[in-house]
Amino acid sequence: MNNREIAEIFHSIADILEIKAENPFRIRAYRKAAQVIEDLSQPIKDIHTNGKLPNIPGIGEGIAGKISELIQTGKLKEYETIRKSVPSGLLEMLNISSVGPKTVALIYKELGITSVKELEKAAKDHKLAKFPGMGEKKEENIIRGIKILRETKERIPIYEAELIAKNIISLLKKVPAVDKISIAGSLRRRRETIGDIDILVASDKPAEVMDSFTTLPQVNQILAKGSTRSSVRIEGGRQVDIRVVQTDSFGAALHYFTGSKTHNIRIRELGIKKGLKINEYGVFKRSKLAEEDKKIAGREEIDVFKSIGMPYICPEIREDRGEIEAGLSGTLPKLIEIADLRGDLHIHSNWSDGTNSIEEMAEASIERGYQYIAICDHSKSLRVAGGLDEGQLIERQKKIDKLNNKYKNFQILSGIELEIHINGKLDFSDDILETLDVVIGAIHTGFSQDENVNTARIIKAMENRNVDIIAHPTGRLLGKREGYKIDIPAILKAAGDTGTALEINAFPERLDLADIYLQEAKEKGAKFAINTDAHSISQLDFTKFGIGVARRGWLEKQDVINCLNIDELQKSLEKARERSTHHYPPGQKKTDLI
DNA sequence: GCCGTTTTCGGCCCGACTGTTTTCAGTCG
Repeated sequence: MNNREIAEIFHSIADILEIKAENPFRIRAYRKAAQVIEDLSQPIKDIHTNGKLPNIPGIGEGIAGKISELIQTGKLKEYETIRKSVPSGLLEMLNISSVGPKTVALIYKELGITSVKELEKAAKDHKLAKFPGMGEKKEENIIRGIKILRETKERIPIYEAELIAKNIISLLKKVPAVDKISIAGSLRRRRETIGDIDILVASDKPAEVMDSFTTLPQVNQILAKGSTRSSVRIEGGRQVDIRVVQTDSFGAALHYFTGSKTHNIRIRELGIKKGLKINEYGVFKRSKLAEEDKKIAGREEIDVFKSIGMPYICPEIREDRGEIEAGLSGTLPKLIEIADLRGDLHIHSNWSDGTNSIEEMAEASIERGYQYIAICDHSKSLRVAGGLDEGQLIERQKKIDKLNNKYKNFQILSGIELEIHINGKLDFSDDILETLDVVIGAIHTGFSQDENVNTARIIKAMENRNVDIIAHPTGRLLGKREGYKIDIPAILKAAGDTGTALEINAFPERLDLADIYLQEAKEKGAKFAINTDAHSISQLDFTKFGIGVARRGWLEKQDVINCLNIDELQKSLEKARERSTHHYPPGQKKTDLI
């Protein structure tokens, strides 16, 4: 049973307990545990085996016991019991907007409704309005909520969300009443996928802002409209929330509206201990008479942190994954920034499946301030992507040499995205690979091999001294395909041992390696390369999404090889090649197992 | 159910909007 499956069970338990109106804090504990498990970089069964479950914050004796039971028996008796007390259709109903646990409990108890479909019929037949707290509007909202539930994809890629947000912000910036405006929520934290889009505005004329917002051309439906908060649904079904505060509350509101929820709760708890109340309007010194609380901060976001004795914590790491503790102990990382990148080490050209020429990609990279790029076209066996054979590689080299003579202070590195075959063999011989500046090992075939095969094939490639980087290490496509089955901790360790860098592929639907693995990889000594995998000039701008992932993974400039200048990079690649060669003594290769 | 330089028991973040009420519960972020 893997992490996600276990997390889902705890989420379900929380849902069931909510319908049963159990202690809200107990419910919160289950949700917190589920979240923590989802964010783990290691398989929880390994942590269990090592007896380290109690070390995970948010997992206490009770839940640790339940995890044990799930791992050992594949089942949880208590879960089996309580799930029988509540039809599974009720849990699905919780996904309907405007329907919560109380509504679900009521309609189940009074009408015996156990599915979304039955609920829809009951609402249409006006069978709900007669109950206390229900009415015609509520019925309408339920019908609408069900329609939206069926039409809307749960989360969208960050790329798409950012386009929507930027578009709305550019329109709102033209509104005179808007003093300040910012993206907030998970988009500001640079999560890989986004649910709702959150926007914060500072204004002393909130009503004008709300009117402008709710009458934007892309708004399909107004879900709520108040004096400080409004929600709309736009074309395509996505929900956009806006919050308006006075300018002197903008910082506190930005902190609150950025989240994450668990981060906010932790910050506010720390505030309580210091006799402070922290909300979206500011930081307040608590007095005995509640109405006399004195505001001590709010204009700037950093002051929220300062008020509880902490330095600024960047949005990307506000996930309650240790940033609070690091803030208190003064050990926060200095996160990598986009300006730290000196080049892009994974770019395709029209020699394989890219749309632009090497020269065009180079010129566009110079414009972006890079010192170098590596052209890494596909290798010969990936015919569908126009993979290059040995002869074409020589031809391409001539072209690159010619261009390099032309540029000053910029260098095109000759590279390859090299197919790693199912048996771990590489697409080119070592003699050929020796001639290349950058070799990125990649898997594009044989996804369905079992975990041992895939793990061994990647590690075998890493052990080859000429392989510098592993492309999109897990092969996932967000919302479309899970990664291939691999032993991720083993891959991370091998990266540290062999000096082979792990790619953080910035392509919005890859974002692979994912943020949750980066800290562990770093602890194991791994280095990273943030690459766009661009197949055209415009895709060179995907860098920002890769940087977002790296920052969420707490990476610093020195962890990423393409922050090095060209001389340092070349030395570093050479050094890593030596490590690959010397790491495993002859006859002791792990991969001899296959 | 978790957690602890105020606590091993008694707390657990804080507020806005809607709909159905006539003061508030439910939902949501």
